Amino acid sequence: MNINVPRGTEDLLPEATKKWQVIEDKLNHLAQVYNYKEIRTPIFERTELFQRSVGDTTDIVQKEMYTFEDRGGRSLTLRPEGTASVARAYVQHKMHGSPAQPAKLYYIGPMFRYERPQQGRTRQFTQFGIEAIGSASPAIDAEVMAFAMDCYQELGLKSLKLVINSLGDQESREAHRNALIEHFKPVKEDLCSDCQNRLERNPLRLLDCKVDRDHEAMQTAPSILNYLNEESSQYFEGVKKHLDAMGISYVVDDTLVRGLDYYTHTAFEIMSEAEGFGAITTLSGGGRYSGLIDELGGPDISGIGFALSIERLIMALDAEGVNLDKDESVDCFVIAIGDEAKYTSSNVVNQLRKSGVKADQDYLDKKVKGQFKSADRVGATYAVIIGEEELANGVANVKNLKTGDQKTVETDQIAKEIKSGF
RNA sequence: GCGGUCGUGGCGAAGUGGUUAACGCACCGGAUUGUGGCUCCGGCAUUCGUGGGUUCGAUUCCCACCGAUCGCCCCA
Repeated sequence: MNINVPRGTEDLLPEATKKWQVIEDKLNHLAQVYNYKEIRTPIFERTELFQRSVGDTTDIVQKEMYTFEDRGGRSLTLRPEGTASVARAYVQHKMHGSPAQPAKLYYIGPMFRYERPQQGRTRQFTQFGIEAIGSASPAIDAEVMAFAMDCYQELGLKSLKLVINSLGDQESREAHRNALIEHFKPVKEDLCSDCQNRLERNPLRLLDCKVDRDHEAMQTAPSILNYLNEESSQYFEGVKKHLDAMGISYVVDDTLVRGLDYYTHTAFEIMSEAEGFGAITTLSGGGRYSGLIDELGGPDISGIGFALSIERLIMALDAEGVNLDKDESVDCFVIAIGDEAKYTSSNVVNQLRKSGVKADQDYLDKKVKGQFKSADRVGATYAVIIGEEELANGVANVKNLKTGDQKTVETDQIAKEIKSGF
């Protein structure tokens, strides 16, 4: 019986990891450009952290967490998202006291949710995310969205849509929620069973139901945007003005809802509009949260962040045919003929590497022809051939495999010769 | 958690209730004992996801499980 990866997880083989490395390099670079600093937090946290931050009634907490007890009887949970941990670290290390305000942080790493796997949704997935904590300026909301869009645009994606909405503050949300319930109650019997359940639990979700989308009550449903109080409304206008000023296009969708409890005011998602992208079109999402930092014992300040899934980013790259191949070919392959030459070969390879030449040799006791094939396979530009005759004279043949040119040089001059690029 | 489809070598992919499980790619060896990419020749699945059942006999039929995939829910 073979042992395979656990359901919903995957191995990334070298063919895949080279793509990831390109992406991670780009994201790390962007973070520097936007002046965000990396933070690394544990992969598991006290279960209570997520219950209090993500929200006790959310799907994530209710049925998707990988929760276990450690040997000391503590309840721990593999993190399902990144914001809670960052907020916890911010409070624990009293970062609100640091001179760098707002705190601009980013993270990258695996997250875990126990769900039914399908395309773009696995049980372990990788998020890159940022958090800006300690500023309630619309300008930084816009900065976060600009950053989010850049993550995709810098990698060459084109078919993107930035969708924004405002969920308002606590007061606005409550007013809207009540209006929704009042609106749909009279037609409750017409709605699908899911929607009947949502009506009390989370009436906002009714608005993007696929089954009931044509019901007349949908067209006339109250919009959150009509229930924003003065402060919430002004904040949203401010965000849009900053986006306009930066030349970032967006669409307002008053049905955009986010699944985590801590969101207030700004909410946004980036979707792919590429052909054949499948059912899941959301590439990333984020928004402003207030109440989270003080819930965890910090000051009463708010923050904004977003997270993107690298797996979905790669899906989008594939869908748009963007190629991220990086060159992993070696510079030089050393070919040894005869047992004695193998020692010299090891030495030559070692010397080449120390002088910065990407070099490799045969470890399968192949014959000359096979070694040349290996050289081709690893993309070598040069082959160094060492046989008994060369050995006796302290030289080696250096051959340019692209041009076929070959010359004989002293063994200690090989690196120099290759670097000269003949 | 619910529903549809699928599961043959490293990869792609035929096939049938009965003793050779096609073919292509890749890989290995040889033609060419020390110079590659072409060509030719040869090799490469005691086995058809796993476990049961039906049968004289199952890769092929039935059941269960596992996994993949697509969709619902939800989300990144």
